[in-house]
Amino acid sequence: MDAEARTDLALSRIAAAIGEAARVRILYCLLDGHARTSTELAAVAEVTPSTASVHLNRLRAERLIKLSAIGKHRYYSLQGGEVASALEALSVLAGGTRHKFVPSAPVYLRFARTCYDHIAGTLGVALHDRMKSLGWLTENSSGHKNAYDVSHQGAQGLQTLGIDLVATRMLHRRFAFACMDWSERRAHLGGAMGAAVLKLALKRKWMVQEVGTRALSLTSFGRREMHTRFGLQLE
Amino acid sequence: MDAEARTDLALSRIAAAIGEAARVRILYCLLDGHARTSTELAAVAEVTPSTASVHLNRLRAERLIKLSAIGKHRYYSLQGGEVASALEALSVLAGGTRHKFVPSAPVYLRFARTCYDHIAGTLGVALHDRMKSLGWLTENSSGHKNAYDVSHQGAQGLQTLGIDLVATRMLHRRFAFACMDWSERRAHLGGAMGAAVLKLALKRKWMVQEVGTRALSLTSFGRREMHTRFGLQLE
DNA sequence: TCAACGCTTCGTTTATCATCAAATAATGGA
DNA sequence: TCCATTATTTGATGATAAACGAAGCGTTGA
Repeated sequence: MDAEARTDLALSRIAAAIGEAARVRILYCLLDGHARTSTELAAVAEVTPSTASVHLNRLRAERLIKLSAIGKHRYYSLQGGEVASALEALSVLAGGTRHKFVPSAPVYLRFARTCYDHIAGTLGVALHDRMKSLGWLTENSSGHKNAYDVSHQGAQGLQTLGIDLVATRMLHRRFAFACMDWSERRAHLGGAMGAAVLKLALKRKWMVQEVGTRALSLTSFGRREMHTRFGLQLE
Repeated sequence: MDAEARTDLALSRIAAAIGEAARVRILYCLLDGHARTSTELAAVAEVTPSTASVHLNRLRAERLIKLSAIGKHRYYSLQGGEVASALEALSVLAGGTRHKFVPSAPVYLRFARTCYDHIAGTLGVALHDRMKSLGWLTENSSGHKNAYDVSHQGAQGLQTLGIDLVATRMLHRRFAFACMDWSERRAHLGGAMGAAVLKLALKRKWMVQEVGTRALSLTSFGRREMHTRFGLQLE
């Protein structure tokens, strides 16, 4: 088989991989650059998780998406900008109104949202970075990757905020670790510590949780507290 | 069904229409902007004419190609530049070496080639235009569309060249008409007159026919003759 | 260690599609 | 008018693929 015939085949296989409604929904959903789990994508594609899994495998086989983190959650995201370009070119042909999608990241989710039981988004990343630069969090040497310890200095600061560090340590779960934030592509604070911080923030009304979504809204009081307590100048 | 869902479906159908090897070969072949008949495209796609017909219908249904002239021959061509763009974007993903195809019209066929038994290509169009502007060819009023008559002036000129106009007229076929040249998108001279001109050109060694192809090569003698007899300054 | 959860793989059913040969339609020329 | 050329439609067949439920695998947290 010569080079041209191989290109024909490759192109036809790629186009065929795109050429299915559920997979188009998946790809469109990933166009904002965020990574998502297969369950999320199954819901978006309106198919069962098993079917979605097959679709995701096929898209991956054609190098349209990539699998980003192996662990409890597996995150799928677009392979690269060329994929977005191709989708855009095709959507012009489709005559749809969707060809302005590149920066369509939902802003309300981008700033602050829950990641299970802790804070993700721009705010989550900012808090995490601040705690590290203050020296509150230090790399854990016990072998667990991405795990953190809280320094003496950090313990004082957290105590001052009103977090019961002893009780937090006693929970039977990972204490503190760098939880990858795929929308920011940077880490935020996860684990029992992260949960404690969110719990505190909600209790103190620094932020409120929108019903039915993962979105978090920073209150104006919370904004001031972020500034005075962490030196964070937000927005 | 909302607008987004409709776009999803349309896009998936379009991608699926591209997503088949034979159809990719057809589309690639049409990328040079030329229009081709279904038989030509069947050969390119390496399928039987009936299969090609199905493929062409599908591509047409998705508005990727268009059908250009209804008559004995039906010419298929790309619908527009957006289609070429989409194919290019996809071919980047395919990693092929083919993404420099836009101006890939085969030059040797573009300049001069046979169209059945007369001259097509740039040269054919130039000759046709010259004969019209010299007043040799006039529009035929008998109702046959695109048909030409030869003027008294034209008869003299052709006689001088060595064409037996009487014999040409007696052939039982269309005498002279504007034959659409889909590579130039302009007309050249077809019919018995067109055949007579090619026959003469070959006899006088103004041009030679490449074996096994439709390509015609203008000899240097032919080039001079085009200049002295028709005032055509070629290349 | 076990239980829960998220995700994938397997097996089956159903539907779509690619292909060709044969039949049909349309056109131009004799 | 009829014939030759060209193109499309139809019908049969085999292959591919989409969908789901059930079962399996691996990680996390109790």
